[in-house]
Amino acid sequence: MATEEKNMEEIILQKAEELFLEKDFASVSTTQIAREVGCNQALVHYYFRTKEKLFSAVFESKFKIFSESLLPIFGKKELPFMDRIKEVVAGHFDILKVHPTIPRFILNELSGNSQRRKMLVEKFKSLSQQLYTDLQKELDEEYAKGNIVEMRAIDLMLDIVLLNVSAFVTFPLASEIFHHYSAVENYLESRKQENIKLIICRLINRESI
Amino acid sequence: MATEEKNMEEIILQKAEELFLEKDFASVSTTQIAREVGCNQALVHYYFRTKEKLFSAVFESKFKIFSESLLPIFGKKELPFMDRIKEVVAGHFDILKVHPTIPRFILNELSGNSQRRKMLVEKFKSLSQQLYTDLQKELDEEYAKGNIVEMRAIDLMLDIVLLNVSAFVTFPLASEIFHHYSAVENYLESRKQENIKLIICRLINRESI
DNA sequence: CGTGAAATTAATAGGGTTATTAAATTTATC
DNA sequence: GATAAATTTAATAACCCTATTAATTTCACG
Repeated sequence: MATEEKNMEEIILQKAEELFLEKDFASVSTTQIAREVGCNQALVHYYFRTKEKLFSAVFESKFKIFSESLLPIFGKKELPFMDRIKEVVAGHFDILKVHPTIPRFILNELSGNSQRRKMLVEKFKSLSQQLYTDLQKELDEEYAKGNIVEMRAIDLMLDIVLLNVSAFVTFPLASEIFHHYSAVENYLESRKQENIKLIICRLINRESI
Repeated sequence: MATEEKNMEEIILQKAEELFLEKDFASVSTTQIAREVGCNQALVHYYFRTKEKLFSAVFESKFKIFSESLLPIFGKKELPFMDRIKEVVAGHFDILKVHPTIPRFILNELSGNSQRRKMLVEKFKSLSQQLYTDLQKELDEEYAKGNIVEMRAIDLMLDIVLLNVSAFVTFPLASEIFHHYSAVENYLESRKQENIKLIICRLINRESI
């Protein structure tokens, strides 16, 4: 078998990813991982020592992907601002689309009071601060030019991230709910377009509210 | 002690709510519940037979609250449409504010493949269908009057729910992240206003995108 | 082909979990 | 105050889980 040829360490890690992303830390046992991989349970500990360390390995890699999904918010400065915003929302959405289960996985991990949570908060903090200053400067410039309404960068960042993330977090539910009377496979595409519209409208609306 | 006077069944249920909302099904044991309540572990089973049934009791009550938070989307027909929309978004948000941990709790439960999940999907389905028809009619009327852009009711419903829910799901993280360099206690109020703006702008924007 | 290192397994200690049962205690009622 | 019902507890069966240890197998290489 092809899989038998591969590195056992990797096979175990892959299965762990699969299971941890599906359930959560407490609901997945090293016994189950071993069983599904078809190896002895002690082997899981041989390679990763503890369940905690194994989970961390999974988490780190997934968190990295998620963080990187936020970076497009920098954008390439050549395009006009509004086009870049569209690209940013769409780009962020598309990255999540490749890893649709990651948002919920990370969100789950924020519940507990783990040490991991603290690390996570720190990482998000530095990430958002990185993005914040540049974006606010641009927003102010565009506002001065009369292209957009006045807006805090933090709100815009949150709008984009929360809207996009929520599409994926609710995806399993939403696709089943709408499956009944409407298109399923279009859910994600439809949300992507809707999110873009929401953000753009928010930025350009001139009427008082 | 006052608590000792109360119905043990209720005390246990309350503690179970507290713990299940904080962690998740697998991370909370009937042993722990009993320990924190200060009673014998068998008593938990005496009243609720199984952990599953106890969890279900908690879940049902929390899900009911969440469902009801969606009902204001009906709105009172006296007010002008746009005012009602504002009220709907704010009203939904305010209900969630009273139970800020419920959204994440319910979302968590959507991960697994429980029987509960199926029930949940069914409930959401009928709920959204109830709301859908009326709302779409109104949207069409308002569009005909030139008050708003053309919009699918399903998109509007999702926009409102996803935006509001995501404020609470990310609250524990967000409040820590922004705590550092900005106001904390305002996070929720700020998100509420932002969500209202997003929805209103989306509805009234006249410029092509 | 033999030897030592790496990979894998069997066995198990030590703990925690759910759920049940029988016994003890409290409470209500006559 | 006695008795039956309801509540609460102690004890325990039967599991599953993590992590370790020692033994076994596989593998590479001189």
